Amino acid sequence: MTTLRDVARHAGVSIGSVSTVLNNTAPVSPALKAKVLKAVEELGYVPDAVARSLKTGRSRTIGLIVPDITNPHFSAVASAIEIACDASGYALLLCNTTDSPAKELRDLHLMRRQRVDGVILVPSGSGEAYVAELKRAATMPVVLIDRTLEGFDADAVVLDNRAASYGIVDYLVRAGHRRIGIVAGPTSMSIAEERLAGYRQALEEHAIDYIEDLVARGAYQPEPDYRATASLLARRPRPTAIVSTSNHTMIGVMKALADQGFRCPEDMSVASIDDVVWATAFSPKMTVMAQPIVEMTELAASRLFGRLAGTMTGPGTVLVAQPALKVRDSTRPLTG
Amino acid sequence: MTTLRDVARHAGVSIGSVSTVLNNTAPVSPALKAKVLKAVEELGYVPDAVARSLKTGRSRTIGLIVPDITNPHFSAVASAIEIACDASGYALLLCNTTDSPAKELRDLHLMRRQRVDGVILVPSGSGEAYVAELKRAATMPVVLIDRTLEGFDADAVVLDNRAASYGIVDYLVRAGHRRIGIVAGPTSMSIAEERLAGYRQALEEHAIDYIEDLVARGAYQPEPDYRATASLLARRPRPTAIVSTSNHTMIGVMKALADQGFRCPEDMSVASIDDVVWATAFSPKMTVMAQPIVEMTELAASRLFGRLAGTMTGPGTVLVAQPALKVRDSTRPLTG
DNA sequence: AGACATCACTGAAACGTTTCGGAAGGGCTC
DNA sequence: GAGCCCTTCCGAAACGTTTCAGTGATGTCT
Repeated sequence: MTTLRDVARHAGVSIGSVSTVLNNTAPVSPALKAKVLKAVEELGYVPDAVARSLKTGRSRTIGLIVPDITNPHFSAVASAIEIACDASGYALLLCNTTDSPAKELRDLHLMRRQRVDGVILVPSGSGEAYVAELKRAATMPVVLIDRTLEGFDADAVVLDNRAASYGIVDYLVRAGHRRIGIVAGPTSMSIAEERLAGYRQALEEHAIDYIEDLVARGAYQPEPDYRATASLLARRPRPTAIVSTSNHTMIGVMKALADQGFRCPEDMSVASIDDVVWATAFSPKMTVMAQPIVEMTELAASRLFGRLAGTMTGPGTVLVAQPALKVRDSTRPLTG
Repeated sequence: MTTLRDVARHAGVSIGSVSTVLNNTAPVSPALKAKVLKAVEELGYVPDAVARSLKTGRSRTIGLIVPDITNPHFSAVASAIEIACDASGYALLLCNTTDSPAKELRDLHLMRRQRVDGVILVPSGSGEAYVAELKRAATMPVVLIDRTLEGFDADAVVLDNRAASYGIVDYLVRAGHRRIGIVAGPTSMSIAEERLAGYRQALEEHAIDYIEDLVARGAYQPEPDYRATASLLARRPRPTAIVSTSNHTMIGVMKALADQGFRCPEDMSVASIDDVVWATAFSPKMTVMAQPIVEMTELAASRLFGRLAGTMTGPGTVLVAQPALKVRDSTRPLTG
């Protein structure tokens, strides 16, 4: 590995001079610059970011912690973050928590050891103890995506979850549906509760009874949500529409429908939160409430970079993004 | 930030002793150990991986460079790599090339600057100049996934691409199909050519003419592959089956079919390389040739870690994984 | 009891940068 | 031509670790 010292020697100048021309941190004579650049070229010198980080105290690296990179929602986040990092000259450290708060804490410690300048976090835990631990571990600037955390002061970019499910239910009711089931997320997740609240609110505003029986609890994962859907299909009278509250849920719902011989939308209307590429590839094309996930992520990234640059200070603020309904073929009007 | 020095002072021992305790790199008295651990606990000390890396010359970080993290195939790779890293105490640096060889080279330089110990690479370029540049940039151990590179000596884990498409075509022919179209990848990609070769070989072995007209070129992306499919559907006589050569292609194919009013499998049989969660969620459930992507990735990771540990030496070897056919509902026998 | 290993720990050098006080030299003012 | 200010470059300290030669103290063997 060739170092600054090698370059300096080869160019016949001091180490400090090489550093200043490489970072152009001070005016230098054209002659010096030429000599140094030539030496760099000839030796194929590549700066050592590790040494640089040690000296400067900043690593020009940020961390991204997501629950499941395999979920298209989060891989979209990762993609957008990577683009932002590339544009700002940052490197990106990725961690996948598999929805485990314990792993998330471990990851946060890893980030801390690695001296990342900041992290983008999609938290997967909840509760006071968890937040307390998070606070201890997160010594660097953090911006949250998707979920906020009670008692944790940080910037956050979230969806208007209530509006998302509200919008779906409102649409379904206007289309004539009265018995509307929902496959909700676990009670431990704030977004699941918000989405359920939106469902409930829409029913109320349309003067439709909220029926406990029509709420099935899933886990935002295909298998559990498949089972949740099955239980929903067993209700009598059967719902005429089902709202799915995530893209993974959508998979479980559609599988359950198909396996039990229900046609969509003829026998059952389905609408889901989350839009994905494959939502329009198959039959039926899914009616969805799309999250502006890329925009949300870009916002989060610029937020974080603002913090790092010091142009953004003060307590964390939360940005709420609005979802957009895309009516396609998986829902149909109910007549009579 | 509390340092080793702080801990040493607080415990009343030398810096070196703290280091040896923390890394237990030499036997120490229980008393010393206790004192140090206590001080660490009280100060909430977290080791600085940056300084450690500088001193040791290894960063305990590996890089992952993929063409598109948004593609479920690559997000599965990322997930598996992350698990392997976690298990081995490595951090993971992620880069997304968006299929651009230029970006890939930039990423490789980033990795080099960051002093990653090794990288897992899914190369997106081809050609002599590209390989030459790659060689200059890749000074650390590299293991390739999905694609090998002519003239680039590295470990690699690849699919038996020929067998994948061969298997699909063979199955279709045995089911009675004779006019089988294919949406292939770009000619610049070796895997695309291999998959096409498997298609061709299967036809030959069944004594079916290879017809240029039935080969449409896509780009392993939904939009271009949608158009490629459309062109295929315009052929006369029309093919009775289409083989899709990637999961993104599958999306394009199914969209095109739906948009033009073709039912699958009644009007057209479709089978694709790549299995994905949503392949069984909708109608029809897709017949696919599944890649053992997680196993392949695990193999690649252990390969890399073996190189890093020095337990694996010598020239690179390439492992070839076998795909598995999963017959589902998107293909049907052709009678008469 | 003296010589000598063994053991536990200390102290300082080194990793490759950045940064800053300071030296050398040139040009300007008076 | 003396003094001064810029401009340009040099040299060394420092960042937080690891590592290793070295120092005492303790135990062992003859």
